Amino acid sequence: MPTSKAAKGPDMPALASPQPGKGGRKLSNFLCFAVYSANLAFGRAYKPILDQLGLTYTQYIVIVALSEEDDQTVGALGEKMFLESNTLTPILKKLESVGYITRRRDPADERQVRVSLTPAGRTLLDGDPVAPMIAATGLGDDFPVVQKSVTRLRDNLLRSTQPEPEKS
Amino acid sequence: MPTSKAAKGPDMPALASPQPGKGGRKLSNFLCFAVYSANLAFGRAYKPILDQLGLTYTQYIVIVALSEEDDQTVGALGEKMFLESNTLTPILKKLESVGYITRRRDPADERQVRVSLTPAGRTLLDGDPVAPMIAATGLGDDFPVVQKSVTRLRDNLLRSTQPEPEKS
DNA sequence: TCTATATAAATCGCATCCGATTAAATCGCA
DNA sequence: TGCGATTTAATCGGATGCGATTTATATAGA
Repeated sequence: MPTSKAAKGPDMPALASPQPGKGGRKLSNFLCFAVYSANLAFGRAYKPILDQLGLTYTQYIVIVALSEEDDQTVGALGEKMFLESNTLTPILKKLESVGYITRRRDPADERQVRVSLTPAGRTLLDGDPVAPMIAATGLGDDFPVVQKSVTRLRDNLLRSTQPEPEKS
Repeated sequence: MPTSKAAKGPDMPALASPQPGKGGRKLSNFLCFAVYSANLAFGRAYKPILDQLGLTYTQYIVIVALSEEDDQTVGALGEKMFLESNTLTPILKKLESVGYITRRRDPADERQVRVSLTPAGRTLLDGDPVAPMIAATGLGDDFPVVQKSVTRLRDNLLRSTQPEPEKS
């Protein structure tokens, strides 16, 4: 009886902003709060592991994103991570200063900066340091289901925010 | 076939930190990244609505938490929100300065600060300003299922981090 | 009573996020 | 060719999160 079968009975289903009727408007009924607090929880759960590597949670995610492909531009990396250069640039400079990545202007287009993992950066991931986190989620077989649901939620939210893909 | 039935076939299930075998270690397979990016997406989706109220995403969540009960201490509010006074105090001072909450030392224990919504703060919630967000999630009947799954995930992660509830 | 300890909030410094702006390079097009 | 528009990072300021410390108050034990 884990995550399957939407209930949707006549009795107070949990909504994005729960109940119009005052009573159900509790923090615990907000999906946004569930995601907000789950994100905090992930950061705290990762902390003991990442502290040993001298990395923050966000820095670790950047390194994973960089492991997929060499010589990504800041913009391309930002598209993967849903961030922009105002957030990424300071993080990338920090990771460069500790030797995990390289940053260089693209000679063919000096506007762009290309980022790659160094061997030291790649070595960080070899041990799969966050493998113990799988058990900590406690989701068991529901793991892939939740992963897909949250991803779908994210994509729907982003789509609702942006205007149109293109129009001309 | 929305969120039900965990696949768990022999072919690359999505894991917390995906595949030991290098190939599946993609950002898109990380549950932590799904939650991380969904949280960013929520903040962006709420922004147009909350901008009109002059509130940030976190400030709005604080107000919802305060609407449940008057005269909460900073510590009690922090337990609900999984935050501590180092984060809450500046936010509460800001909300006080714009007239949405009151802060006062408890006369019976001057160490504690008690926080309540003002009528203006309570009025903010009357229109249920984030109601349009329900549709933006695009989850339909899966909404309550996802809400519960993410909450369970959060609680499992927090439990795995903390030592024991008590011991003496 | 008097003091050591404990507790609650606040403060401080660092690392994100993000809107707005700036600087540099490239592109479009007459 | 030349210049304005566009694109890409970077910069700047405000608002979180959070570990570590500080301040003020309350409690406990000799």
